[in-house]
Amino acid sequence: MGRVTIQDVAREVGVSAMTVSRVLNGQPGVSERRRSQVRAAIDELGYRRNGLARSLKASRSHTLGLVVPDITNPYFPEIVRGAEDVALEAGYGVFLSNAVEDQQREATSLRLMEERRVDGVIVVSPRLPERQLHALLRGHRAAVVVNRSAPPEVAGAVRLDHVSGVMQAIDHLVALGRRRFGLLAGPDSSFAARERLEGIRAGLAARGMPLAPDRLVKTAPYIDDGADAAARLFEMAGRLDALLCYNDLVAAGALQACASAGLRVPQDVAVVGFDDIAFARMFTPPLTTLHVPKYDLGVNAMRILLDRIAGRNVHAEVVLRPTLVVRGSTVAAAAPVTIRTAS
Amino acid sequence: MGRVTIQDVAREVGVSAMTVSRVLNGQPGVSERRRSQVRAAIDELGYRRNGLARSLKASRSHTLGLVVPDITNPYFPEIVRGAEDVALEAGYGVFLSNAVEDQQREATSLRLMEERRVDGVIVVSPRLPERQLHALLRGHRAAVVVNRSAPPEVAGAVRLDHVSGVMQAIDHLVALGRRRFGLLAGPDSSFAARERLEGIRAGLAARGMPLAPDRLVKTAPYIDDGADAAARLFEMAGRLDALLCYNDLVAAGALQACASAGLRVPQDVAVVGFDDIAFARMFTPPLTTLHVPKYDLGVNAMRILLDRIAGRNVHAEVVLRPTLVVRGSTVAAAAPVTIRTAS
DNA sequence: CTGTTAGCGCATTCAA
DNA sequence: TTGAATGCGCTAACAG
Repeated sequence: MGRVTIQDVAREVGVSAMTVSRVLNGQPGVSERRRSQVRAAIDELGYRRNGLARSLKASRSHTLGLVVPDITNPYFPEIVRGAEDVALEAGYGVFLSNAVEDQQREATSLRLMEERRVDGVIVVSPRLPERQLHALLRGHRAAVVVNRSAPPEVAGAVRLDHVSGVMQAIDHLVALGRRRFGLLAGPDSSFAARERLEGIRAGLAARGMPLAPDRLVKTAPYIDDGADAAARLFEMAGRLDALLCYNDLVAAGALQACASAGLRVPQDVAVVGFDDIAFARMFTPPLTTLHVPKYDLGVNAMRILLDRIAGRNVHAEVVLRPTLVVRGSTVAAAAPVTIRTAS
Repeated sequence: MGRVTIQDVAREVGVSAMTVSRVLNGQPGVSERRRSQVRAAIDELGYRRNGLARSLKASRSHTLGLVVPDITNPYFPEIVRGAEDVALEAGYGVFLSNAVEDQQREATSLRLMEERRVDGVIVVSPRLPERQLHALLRGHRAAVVVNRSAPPEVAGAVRLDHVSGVMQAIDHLVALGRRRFGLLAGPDSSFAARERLEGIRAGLAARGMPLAPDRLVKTAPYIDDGADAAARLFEMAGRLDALLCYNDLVAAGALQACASAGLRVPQDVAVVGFDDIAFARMFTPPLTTLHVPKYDLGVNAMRILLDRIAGRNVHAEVVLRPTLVVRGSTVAAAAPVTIRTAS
């Protein structure tokens, strides 16, 4: 439309478009006098370069895609922030897309980003089945998945050691004398949910307390669903003295359900979450949970992505460790303490 | 690069690029036989159209920009979601950018988006000074600001009636017999913070209790800063029986500070927040706060933006009303109640 | 029904 | 030190 182009600037100064282009890109081969003339014209006309044209020409958009399942889940914004900080520093813009826990929308986002010719994508906690996800990722110049693993030729991966995480939780609860475990597991579409579930199953079995089927309820990763699920679990399982929750949102719901059921936390039942979202310490009681280095997850993912874009396919996979943070939902009146395990 | 182009598809089928283009865009003038041949070739070659080229040609990118000050502040993701839902439905992609409460980064985002040739931008709670913001917005084909007003020729606006909001809070507290008000105000860079501060000043004065300077502390909009600010306020102001907080994060900090100072909430001091983030009801005690229709803010902003892009510059400005939600931080042991004011 | 021409705005290549 | 030609991939506008 009426937008100022490089041509307009060139005409204004009385040079060719090439000269303007060279000035814009700080290339040599232009006299200082011309350079400042051109700069003046650029300011005066309010010229702003057309990224579409540049990208088309260069087949590089300097734009990255970032897909998260739910931006209103406080777990994800911190990951986004880590990734963005690295990207911006490297001169990339980030296209964030919110899949709203919907596989369709996740797929659409990935396709749209391919059409927009992003230079690479990061998919956080993908909900799509493996086959479909990989097909979509193959369309991209470079890709990284967070909270899932992937074949190195398809995507880099940044994951959590869920098994180590849940074992910390289990051992903490066992040390407190808890024996009757209940589990609020996440949705099957979540890789993390499946890993945590299996980790807990294995961990409890290893401690001689295999998980009975009536001690397990699956739930969507939201507060209210967590509350409903907890209520159902109490009904099914009878008296429990420890509750492992898929994530902190579910744990928040569980705390509400405990209050409604007249159960004291932690005296009657100890509750453990996963993620350590910023608000976990504001819960009543403050939530014992597995701290996940969310920002680092994002930072690592973006570093790997940039490496892959640059053709350096090192770091096929990075695994980060969650760390148990003990608060009032497992230990009454405890001053907050962080238990560090040797890494 | 090795990417499949429309030409490749055309060659494969043995037709011209135009025919492929017509099929891609569902245009008439292609026989059914050709159409299916082309479709087959598209699938087979894994062709994906190049949005950069399309946008360049059309000078329309079908991409929108959305700038928020801090994606980790739970106030914003819901706005984003409202805006995204509307945009996606209209076939637009959204470029989300996180300014991290930094004016520089806000400006950079806006400039970057202009270079990427988004069709329009929404800036939520802009931190930039008016003059600079407007200059940046003028570069865009269409713009909408949320939580600030703007001249209609520069941008549409979706705002909150902060004055009505704070008056509801003040009257609620006065009705409870509170008289010694303290105020944790937000940063001056925030338009909302300034409006809320002025509204509270005026409202308290109107109730015969003008705000003394030692009853006011300004703070950054984070939990920890809120806690520090509250501690400082208690020191400065001595005994208070009501605390008005810039937003729910600050209120969360204030609740912590009250606990540390041995003040009972609400018996000793009543605390009111602003925003009604999802976690406000999980605080201890649950937070009385002004509910802001965040999702609607986003929906309205995006609708207006799409209107403006389409050249329909109706709705210069939409003003939404916050609604007081009374919880345990002002009324002990109250069942949650929503007070609706006539709209 | 199908194809050719041309140009969106920019930058690489080559020439002057 | 500067400029002209050319094409990135796509699609209006116009032939045929």
